[in-house]
Amino acid sequence: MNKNLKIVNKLRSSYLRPTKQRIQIAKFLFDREKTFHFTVEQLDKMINSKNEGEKISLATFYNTVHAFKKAGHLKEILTSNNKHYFDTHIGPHYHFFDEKNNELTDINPGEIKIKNIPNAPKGKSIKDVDVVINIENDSH
Amino acid sequence: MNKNLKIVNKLRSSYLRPTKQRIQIAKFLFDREKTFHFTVEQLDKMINSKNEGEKISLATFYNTVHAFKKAGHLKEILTSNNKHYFDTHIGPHYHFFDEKNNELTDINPGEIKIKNIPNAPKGKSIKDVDVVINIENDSH
DNA sequence: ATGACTGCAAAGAATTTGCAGCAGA
DNA sequence: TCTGCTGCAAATTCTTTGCAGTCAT
Repeated sequence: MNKNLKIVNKLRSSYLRPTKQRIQIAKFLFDREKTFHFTVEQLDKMINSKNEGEKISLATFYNTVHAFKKAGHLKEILTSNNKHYFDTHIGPHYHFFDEKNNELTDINPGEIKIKNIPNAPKGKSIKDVDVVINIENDSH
Repeated sequence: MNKNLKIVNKLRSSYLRPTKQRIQIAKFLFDREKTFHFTVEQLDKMINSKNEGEKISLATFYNTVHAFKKAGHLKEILTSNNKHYFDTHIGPHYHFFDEKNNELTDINPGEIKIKNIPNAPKGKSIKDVDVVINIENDSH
């Protein structure tokens, strides 16, 4: 099956053995059109609620998500509700975070521009720029 | 004593009773020239290592720091080492985070400019913009 | 066959909570 | 006096770890 082959290759190219669990998780995460934001706990529930017999253990979700992150397939985002979200969109981009619904949304890359990023201190260089715009309901 | 009076008034104006513990913590935090970044654990160690007999309990540090944050005297910053830092500088400003030393540094407000902050989604408005620039050692 | 991976349960880290006693108003 | 605050320990939440058994190569 073509879909599986792509996933398996993605895993292989990251030196991750294509186990049953990883394939299921990777298909769930990467075989979709739109960006997907999730926490490990949410992922566990979403995938395991569909699984009839065999559930994937929570530890495996943690292992796998971190392996995917290390391999560059996921990006981590910290939010003010103190949860760790992961994002299947790995290019540089920023986020809205709605504290009311605990909802992350991508900001269209063209929509925001950071000017004059200052130089890093001596001996250091910039690795990454995280921007989260916290939003709330109007009329509050 | 004048210094205490200022602190006591700061507490009172936030509807926080000026208890011995809060006064000590507030003096430590707010009676200084430069911005100060800290975690609750660090604060606990820094203050209690100076205290001879009476130690302030960790729960009180959590309570107090959160009360100060709610009152607008502290700002919280999330970093990629997954720690919660607090900042005595409450105006809008951004940070460098050095993952090597777990060190936060303020970015001079003039040094960075975010252009074209996009509109918040319908019915929402922007509450706050968090920017953390992660830095690493050169030549890595 | 041999490493790597999974699942479980236990351990760990960070933070919160419940409540009795204490202290500020 | 009367709430609010503190301190302690237990509880919670989120995440990691150890290890025996299993699976990919």
